[in-house]
Amino acid sequence: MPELPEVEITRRRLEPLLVERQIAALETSRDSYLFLTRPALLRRRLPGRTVRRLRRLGKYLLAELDEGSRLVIHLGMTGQLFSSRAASPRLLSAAARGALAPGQQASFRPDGHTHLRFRFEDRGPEVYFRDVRKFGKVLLLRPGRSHPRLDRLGPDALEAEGEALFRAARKRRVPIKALLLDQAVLAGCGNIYADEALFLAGVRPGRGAGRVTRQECERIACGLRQVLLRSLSTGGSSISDYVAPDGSDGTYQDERRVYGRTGDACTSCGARISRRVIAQRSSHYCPGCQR
DNA sequence: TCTGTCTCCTGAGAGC
DNA sequence: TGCTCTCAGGAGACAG
Repeated sequence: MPELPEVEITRRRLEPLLVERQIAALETSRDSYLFLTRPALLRRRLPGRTVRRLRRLGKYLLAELDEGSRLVIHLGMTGQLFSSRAASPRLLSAAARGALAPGQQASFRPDGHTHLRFRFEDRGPEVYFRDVRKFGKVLLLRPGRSHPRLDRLGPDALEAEGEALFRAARKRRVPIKALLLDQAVLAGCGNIYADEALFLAGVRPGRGAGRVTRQECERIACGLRQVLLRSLSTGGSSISDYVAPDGSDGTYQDERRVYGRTGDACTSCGARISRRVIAQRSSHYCPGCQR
């Protein structure tokens, strides 16, 4: 599932595929939950526009267009933004993967889960947005306009600071894990990296936020920056659907210390990794290392 | 204001 | 083999 590192890698690798290219045509799927701007309006407004810049705000990607409007995309859980030249089994359903002959390249063809298809005037590679579970979001902002979803975002998780986290946590009774997932507190932090950061900090995810000390907040912020930077340098976590725009996988999933490792031995103390549901998310921790 | 629950969605995997 | 059920989760809406 795409969190800050995966979205940032998507931004970096999508930039050369989008910036300074004029959109010739846009195809969309039918209107659905993921379109905050009606697809018909997108099809009308986007052709003829040139993307000037691609930015990231938390887990949102913002394509800034030449006349000042901005196309906003959130990848949700299963969103994929990629080049028509990308080839990856992750871009295929399990059935299609199973039908591949040994050694056959898994090239992609737009399917029922492809919600945006950008064609460009230069007739070069197209860009697709695919999202199986439709938890992603697509929104077109007019020049000068913003949206409450963007306005409420807190500081970027890559710049997490212990003192700010401590101030946000004070007097709060929610579990510290739930606070880390709050995008108004840290934009870009998601389930995987919250679990990993709490492990590095030695703090249990279920601890009440208001009971986490200033020193522990410093350790959590430091741990979060550390896991995010490490994930960025390894291409992100390719768990389930995530794939980079060029079709490549990340490898951070091989370095996880707790997330998704329920029952495995802790790499530090050997205790069995535990799992419990906090804020409707699976939370993983080491009962030996985290207090 | 804060907190917890529900809701949206669909493929994968387990169990029968 | 095929059917049914459960699970995964980002984030807004809503109720208490």
